Amino acid sequence: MSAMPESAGLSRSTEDYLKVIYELEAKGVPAHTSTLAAELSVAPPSVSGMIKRLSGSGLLEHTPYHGVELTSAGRHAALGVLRRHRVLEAYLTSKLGYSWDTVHEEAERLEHAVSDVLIERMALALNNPRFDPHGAPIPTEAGDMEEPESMPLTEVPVGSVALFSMVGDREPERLRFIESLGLRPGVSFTVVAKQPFRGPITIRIPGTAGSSDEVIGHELAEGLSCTVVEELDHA
Amino acid sequence: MSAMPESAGLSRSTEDYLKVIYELEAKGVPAHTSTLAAELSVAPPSVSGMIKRLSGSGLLEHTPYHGVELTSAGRHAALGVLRRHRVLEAYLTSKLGYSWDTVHEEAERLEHAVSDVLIERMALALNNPRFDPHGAPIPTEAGDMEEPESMPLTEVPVGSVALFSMVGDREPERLRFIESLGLRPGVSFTVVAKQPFRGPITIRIPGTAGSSDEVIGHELAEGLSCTVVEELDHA
DNA sequence: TTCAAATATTAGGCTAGTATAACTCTTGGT
DNA sequence: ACCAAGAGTTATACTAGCCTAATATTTGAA
Repeated sequence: MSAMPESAGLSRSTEDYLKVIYELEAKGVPAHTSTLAAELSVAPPSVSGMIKRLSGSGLLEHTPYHGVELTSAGRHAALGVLRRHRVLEAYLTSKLGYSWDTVHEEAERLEHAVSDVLIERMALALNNPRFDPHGAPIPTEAGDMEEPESMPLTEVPVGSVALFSMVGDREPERLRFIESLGLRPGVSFTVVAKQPFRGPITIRIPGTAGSSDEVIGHELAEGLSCTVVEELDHA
Repeated sequence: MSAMPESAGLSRSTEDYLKVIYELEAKGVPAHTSTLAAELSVAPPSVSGMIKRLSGSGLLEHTPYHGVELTSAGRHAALGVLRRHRVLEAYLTSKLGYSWDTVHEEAERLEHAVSDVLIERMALALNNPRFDPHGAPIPTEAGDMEEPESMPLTEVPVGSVALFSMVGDREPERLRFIESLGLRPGVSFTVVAKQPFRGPITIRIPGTAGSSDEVIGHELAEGLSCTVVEELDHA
């Protein structure tokens, strides 16, 4: 680990691959060639080629015909990209008027161009935020990431009180709809009902003027991470 | 001009070439292959190749064995890059604590990644600044640039009062030295003496506690743009 | 006015990253 | 236990950009 040049100056493409692989691993999804190809919008052979280069650089481990796994160097680099992305999202949202549904795209391009110095200054200007506007945890400068223990809304038991903690940042349409329901990271709610057979879920969000009930489709609910605050009340 | 796709999505390299060509033209220096090669730190044949691509895209006019000239499309693109660069320098300096000698490098990378939306938000946050931290004029969103009438310090007559208006942004060392003399864009001074044979120039800078005289070498003085405020006083 | 030095271009090669077409490995259903 | 469908890889090719070496053009000085 001593002769490692640290900031190897990774290309934009390389950083994108590492970030996507990291995110898949974090979700427990194995990083197969076709998955990566779909995620990155490139053809599978392009992925095979890149995998060869990346494993040649020691950023990942490749078992041919099975998936890839990040090495610790690869994970470190991926966390760096993720920190840059999320600090950017936080900064652009709080200082430059971006909304949470449009900020992803801007951060996506800037994450490959900003220096670490700039990221630290942005983080400092925000008092070192721990979460981005979508509720995703921001890795520390050292490369630690506290993955909060959360579950999809679909798995929160009826009767529980939970906090809406996180949502993917890639689909503006979806984000705008979620926001229209009154959901933003940090909002708490009670699960009122869950229909079986992948049916909709009803939640109650307490507001200033009484509380409102919202009905959420199963598929959408699968993408909403929640942290349970209060177990099922034994009425 | 109607079927022009406007934002053609130029590559980083392309934008760098256009920017450098624009700057050379603005200085009245013909954009020859070897000049571009030196300016961009690439080999002359690389420039020939790029010139072929760029003139193929209608961004510049090439007269083989003589230089190139920007077309209006090329000039427009170059002014866009320049606006992004200078707004970034202004923003990073005033909002994120960058000093004028280090901000260039960061802006150099970001100028190729920021969207126009972000640039306009930064400009708005600064109340639409007209000059960057080095005194260079910022092109407007429409692509107009007011080149202030200025001359190198070496040409300001002895006895005149002038404003220090602008300096190149590429050399941190040089910028730190200039700053140590008390010179920043907007500072006014009187030319006290000029030695012949490319000798040093003495200027007097009024300060809070009396004024100080500074002696500046000819070569450095050639790079300092000044605006004469008060003609030679006929003592 | 001519020719050597300086400058520009072409020729040919390299890497990164992309693609398609063809071939190979793995795996699940019977 | 097999074998076809699906997934992965190799073969091949393209573009952008960069390089060095060789060639061509221009120009200035004798």
